[in-house]
Amino acid sequence: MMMQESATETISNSSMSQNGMSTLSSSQLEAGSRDGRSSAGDTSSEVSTVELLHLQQQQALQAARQLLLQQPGSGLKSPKSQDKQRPLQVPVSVAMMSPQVITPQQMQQILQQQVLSPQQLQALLQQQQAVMLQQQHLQEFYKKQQEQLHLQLLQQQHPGKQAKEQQQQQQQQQLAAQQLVFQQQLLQMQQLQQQQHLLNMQRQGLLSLPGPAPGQAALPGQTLPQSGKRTRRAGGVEEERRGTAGLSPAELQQLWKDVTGGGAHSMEDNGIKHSNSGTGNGGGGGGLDLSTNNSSSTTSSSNPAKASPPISHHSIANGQSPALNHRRERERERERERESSLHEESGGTHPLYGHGVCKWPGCENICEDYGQFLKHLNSEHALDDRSTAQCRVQMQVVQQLEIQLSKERERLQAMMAHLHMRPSEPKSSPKPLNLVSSVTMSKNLPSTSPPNLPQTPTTPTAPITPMAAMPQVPSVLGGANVPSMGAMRRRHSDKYSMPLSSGGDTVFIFPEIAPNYEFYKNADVRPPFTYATLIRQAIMDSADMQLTLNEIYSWFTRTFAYFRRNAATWKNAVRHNLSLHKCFVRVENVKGAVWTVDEMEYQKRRSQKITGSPSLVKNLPSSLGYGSALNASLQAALAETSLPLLGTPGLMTSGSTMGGSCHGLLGGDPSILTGGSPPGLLGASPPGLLGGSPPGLMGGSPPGRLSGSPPTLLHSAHEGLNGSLDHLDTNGHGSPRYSPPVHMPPIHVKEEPLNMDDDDCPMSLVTTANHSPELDDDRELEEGNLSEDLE
DNA sequence: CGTCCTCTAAACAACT
DNA sequence: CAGTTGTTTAGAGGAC
Repeated sequence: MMMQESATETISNSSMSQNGMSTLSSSQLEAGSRDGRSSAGDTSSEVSTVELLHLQQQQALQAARQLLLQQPGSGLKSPKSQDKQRPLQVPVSVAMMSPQVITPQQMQQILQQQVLSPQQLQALLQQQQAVMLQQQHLQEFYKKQQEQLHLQLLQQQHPGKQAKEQQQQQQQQQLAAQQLVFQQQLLQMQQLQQQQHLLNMQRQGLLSLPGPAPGQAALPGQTLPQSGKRTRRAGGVEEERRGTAGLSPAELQQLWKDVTGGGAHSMEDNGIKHSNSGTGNGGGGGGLDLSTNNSSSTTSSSNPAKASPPISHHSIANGQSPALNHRRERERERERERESSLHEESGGTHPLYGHGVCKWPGCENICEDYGQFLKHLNSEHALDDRSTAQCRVQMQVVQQLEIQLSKERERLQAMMAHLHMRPSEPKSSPKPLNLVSSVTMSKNLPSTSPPNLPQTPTTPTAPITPMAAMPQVPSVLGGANVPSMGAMRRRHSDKYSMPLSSGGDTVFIFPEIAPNYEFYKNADVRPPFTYATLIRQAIMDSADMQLTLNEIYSWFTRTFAYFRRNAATWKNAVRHNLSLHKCFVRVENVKGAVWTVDEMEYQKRRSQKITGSPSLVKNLPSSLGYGSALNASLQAALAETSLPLLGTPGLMTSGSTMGGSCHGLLGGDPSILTGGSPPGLLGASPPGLLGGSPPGLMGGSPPGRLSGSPPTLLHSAHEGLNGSLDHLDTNGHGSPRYSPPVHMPPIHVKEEPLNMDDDDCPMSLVTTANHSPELDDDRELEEGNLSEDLE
């Protein structure tokens, strides 16, 4: 024992040091994202138009001043007059025209906030068009003015003295005034140009709202503010959201509507899922279909712009395994990426034009020449709702790609680190995380499972979002370095399962881990759940609702990067929890013993915690199983699909279930909506993802530990993933363990068998139904498959 | 401030 | 014997 422990400790320590790296990197990323956000960022909530206008005016003013100051060859030789007038006139004039002028920053802000109304966009467009003409006109005007000035100056040199001077001054003033006007015009032009550029970029999807820090950045769809509780987490998340989240759920929904022309509910595939939780985005799931939206990749939409914006509704329904979908999505994304890069190169003239084809997302209109393209651009992709929506979608795409990129980078790093190639570490972090993982992994897994897979795919890499997403995380990560990794105090675990009402019925959104699956799998972030919750989840996740201790361990390690280190600690905790909580029942098996969950007890325990609202408790049971059956599958699908793409928790949403009804349920409590899943990343907010709902949701009982996440959902969600894995079991163990799932474990060693009557476990239906009896029992298999599944 | 909950650590027994 | 599994106790810290 001792030896083992000491050994593990050593390892863990080393790993910890390594973690430092991850921490740093994550912080870096975060910083990056922040930067990115900065532009848009601060305006967390929507800004009223008036405010925007004010901002615009101010910025315009500043810009104008700068311009005037810089204006080198303005032609005016008498600075005096100019100086005097500047202050007065410029502001006014600028202010006058400011309304229509939007600086790039503002533009970005607006876009990010989704504040940009169609009207505004329209205005921008008009400006753009006008710019061309104005430009020419102004240039001519400018030349003339200069000439005039010169002439005047020359003339003035001859005449008398005082009169001359006066005249001169007057003239100069006049000129100055003119100059100002001119400059203003120039400024306007400049701004317009900038705007145009911005628009172009956006069209192209180049405009990335969130900062580079992909990671954090965001998961777009989440935006909602969080509720007061969990301030920490919320805070972190919020920050992230601001920065990252380009679109609020509501906005996305709207977007979808715009794009699709109607309902957005397809939860599909897009990899982007927005957590409904959010502010009430209620929206169902609006996911954006990245694949389709993007340009060429989606060949299907020959008629680009028009009607079919590439929103695909296939996903879930299409019968393909989510995993496959995910992969495909990823591939598509990559393709798009490549394409975009190509476009840039080849396009030359216009980012949206290349190879004689309009590169507008979804549009492949053939344009003989650039002029034709411009025409096409202005006619087909003018500023309208559709274009706006597509623009937004593109923004989302970019965000996602950035996130993906960061993830891939991290992975690469981890891989290299693992191979001892040690790439340049992101930051001078004292402790490299990545390595740790492998080490720890080997440590942990060795005994149980072959080290092979686990590490590769999962190397705890994506520190990114975590931080932002989960406030708590930071502490954890930070703590990671230090011996004491803070406790998971801040877990929402059970507390946050949120019951949402979908279609009137209260449904438990039980996304639990599913949505954030990918995130936690890769990010060395401590999951915001208690051990008990996780253990339960692990068990529920299994085909027959029972796992051996070792399998539970395996689940932890494969599901959470965080548990790939410090094995001694968390394993001990797991054992401790298994023993301590009545809800975990040990069942003697031929092979040994397996652990099952006494759902009754589990719920009991939670319900007890829920002080206030009995109603909540009451809801639990019912909500657990039934109402959500459908939703469960959907969620599962969503979760799966979204995971790969996003890789970030935030994106995922609870899916359709949460969708529309969220608002209603959550009602006033924003926290609920966000469900803890912060927008962005974290969908981002991890918390939200997993737990689903903040306490508030639950009938307002604060601590709502009810979380009762019905196994069903989760299970179903995972089925796709895990199920396949399970089957894969190479060991051939098919060991049937105990067939009876949750229901009644054959032997309850630990406690008296609770009344696990059939009634008790509604979920059992779901979970068990799908599964084939044989499971994997080996961790090894699981481990090996892990990567695949998860991926 | 007290209580509750969870996490962590550790000791120990039983089993493999 | 070494390692794993399971139980139990105790202390610390956070949340309410």
